[in-house]
Amino acid sequence: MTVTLADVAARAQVSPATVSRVLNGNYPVAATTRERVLKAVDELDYVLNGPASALAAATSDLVGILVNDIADPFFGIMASAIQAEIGGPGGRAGGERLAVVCNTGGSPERELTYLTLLQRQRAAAVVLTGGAIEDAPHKAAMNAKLRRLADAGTRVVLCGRPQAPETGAIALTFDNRGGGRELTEHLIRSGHRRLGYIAGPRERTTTRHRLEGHRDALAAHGIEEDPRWTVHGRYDRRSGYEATLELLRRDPSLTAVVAANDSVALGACAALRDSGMRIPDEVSVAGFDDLPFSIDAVPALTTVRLPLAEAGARAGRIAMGREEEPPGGITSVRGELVVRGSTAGPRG
Amino acid sequence: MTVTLADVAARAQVSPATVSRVLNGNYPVAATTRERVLKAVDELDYVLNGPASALAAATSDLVGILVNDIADPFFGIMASAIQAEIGGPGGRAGGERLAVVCNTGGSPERELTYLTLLQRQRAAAVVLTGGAIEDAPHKAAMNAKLRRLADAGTRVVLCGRPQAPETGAIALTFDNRGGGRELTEHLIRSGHRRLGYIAGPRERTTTRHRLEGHRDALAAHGIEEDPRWTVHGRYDRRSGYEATLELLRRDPSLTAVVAANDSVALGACAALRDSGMRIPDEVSVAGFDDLPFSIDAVPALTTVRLPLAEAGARAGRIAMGREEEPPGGITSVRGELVVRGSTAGPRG
DNA sequence: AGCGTGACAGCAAGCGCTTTCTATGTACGT
DNA sequence: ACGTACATAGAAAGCGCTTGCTGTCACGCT
Repeated sequence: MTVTLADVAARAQVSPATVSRVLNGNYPVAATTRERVLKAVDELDYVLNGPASALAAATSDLVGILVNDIADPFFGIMASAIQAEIGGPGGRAGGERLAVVCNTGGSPERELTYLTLLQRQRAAAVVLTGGAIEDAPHKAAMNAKLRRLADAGTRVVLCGRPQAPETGAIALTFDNRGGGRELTEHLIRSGHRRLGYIAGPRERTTTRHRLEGHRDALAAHGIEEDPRWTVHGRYDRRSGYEATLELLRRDPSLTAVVAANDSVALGACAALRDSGMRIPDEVSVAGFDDLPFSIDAVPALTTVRLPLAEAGARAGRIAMGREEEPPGGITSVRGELVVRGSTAGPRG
Repeated sequence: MTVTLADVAARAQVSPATVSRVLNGNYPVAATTRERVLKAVDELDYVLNGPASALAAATSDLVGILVNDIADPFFGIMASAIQAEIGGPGGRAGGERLAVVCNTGGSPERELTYLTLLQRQRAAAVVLTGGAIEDAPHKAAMNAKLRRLADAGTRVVLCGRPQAPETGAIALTFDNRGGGRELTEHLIRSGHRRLGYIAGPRERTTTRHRLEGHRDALAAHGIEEDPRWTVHGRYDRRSGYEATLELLRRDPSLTAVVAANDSVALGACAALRDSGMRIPDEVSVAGFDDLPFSIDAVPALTTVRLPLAEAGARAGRIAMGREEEPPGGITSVRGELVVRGSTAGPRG
């Protein structure tokens, strides 16, 4: 039924061993023999059996990329960059690797299960993107799993995720805290004193770090924070819309709204507009990430640009062993404040 | 070093066969034995060897999702929906399947190579999303490959992609032509007579179909099209920006610009704004797809909503054999015209 | 009492490949 | 002319799992 190595060998009148060597190209094979084999492969439409070869060689060419939400460009951009470096077909890499992205949907269980699945497949490398979940038991389970993966020879890289101590993982973390601080500081310098903050979901490192940065800035400028000024939500537009309405209800005198990310900020803009408030004349709005659409908002969003594509590319290269890992296994990647039209001084 | 089935068997004092059966749960095993085995698995931290099991069982739990550009929410949304249905861990499906998304970057070679890679892995199913490339040789190669995949028992589903005749694939196509027609018709009914069109890359079915719909509408209303009114570009914002400038240069009297998709439309808006033209007062702009950000453009984008998530979910279910395939192996999914602020009658 | 019948468990034969070790030439140095 | 070394090809032993088939009991029936 299906063509096997042996069939090719028979047709080319060589042993299976030779065919295997031609295909893997890591052992001398006479040119004429090679040609004969290649011809047979072609004529028979032979396709290597991945599982069999992975089993025999005890390695696989699978590389897993875990993302929280594949429908979110934040992850899409990183995943795209990572994959481009991993090679996938046509990538810069030599061997062909199957870079696959796994969508955890932000669920702890799925995250773990995907890791197991990748472990099953004896993945060559795994890249985890985005913030981690802070629940202690889950964190412990994750770290144990990562440790085991690393021990089994799988390269583990964290991209935009905090270091996982003692796991052997290499981390490229985003300086969310620093970015958050800079952003809020900019607002404060512009004269704002009453700033609402729409945070992401609790229990995520990204959420916490950005919020901490925001509070750092407030504290540094002696602004006492009103607990009503912070609302938690999801990392999406809808959530930003609702949270903004809530914020306005709690304190209509806010002059600025800082959002956990750009999508949330867009939702905030919509809510403000629908409430008849003008941006930035009456209320300033700021986002985070600088996703492509941020510049198209009207007014364009002030935000913190994260080098998503660069970080992803770097993570991909590290995963492939094509770039030296940072000393200590960790690098912090900074964001850059991008000031655009959505922020201004309070009251014009 | 690594724990194998045999180790577990030894520890549980049963045969490897029994362990395998406990793990696969498709053969009667006494409750007490099962417990013993499970306990051993747990104690040993045993993880099944995927390749070995795939080899022995001649099946795998891999499902591939091919996308043109994972950084584009158009594909992200579909991929997300497909994956949710495929099961992935925690999905509705029973068995755990590794749904992986492969980013072709729109390259014909990568598309083909990914298919080979998936074929290598003996994927259980493959879902191809988005428009196909119209190059004849490539199309033939693709169809041959799809045919072979289907013959080997891999379920092939096309989502938002035209039917591939004689390949055994099941198609859920988008009615791009109908959507394009409706959109342009709307503009014509509003009074526009000079409409620019920013098409996607040549040689893509999506590009062609949307453009054909546009032309159908023009023809139906007796509007003779000026060749200068159509510009080809990529499916991104940047391209929309440049194309719009070009369109304006060619014919400054255009009263409407129809874009190949929403991202392009956003670029068009930016270009118009930068050129000092007001939307929709001086020029109307329309997009396609209705991606989430379209509503946040100012003015919000008139567009054609494609049920990306629904179609993806359905494709996923079909791929898993959990939903009956459409009669004839093909269904056309319609888009819905969504009229918003970016379009109005010409000159106010 | 004898035996058919389930319900389980184990044996062992692969699945299709990789790779170590061995065999066969061939070319060369002396 | 003979031994040595190199280049190349083959034989065969797995890799870790699944599964058809073959037991082996313990029942319950006639």
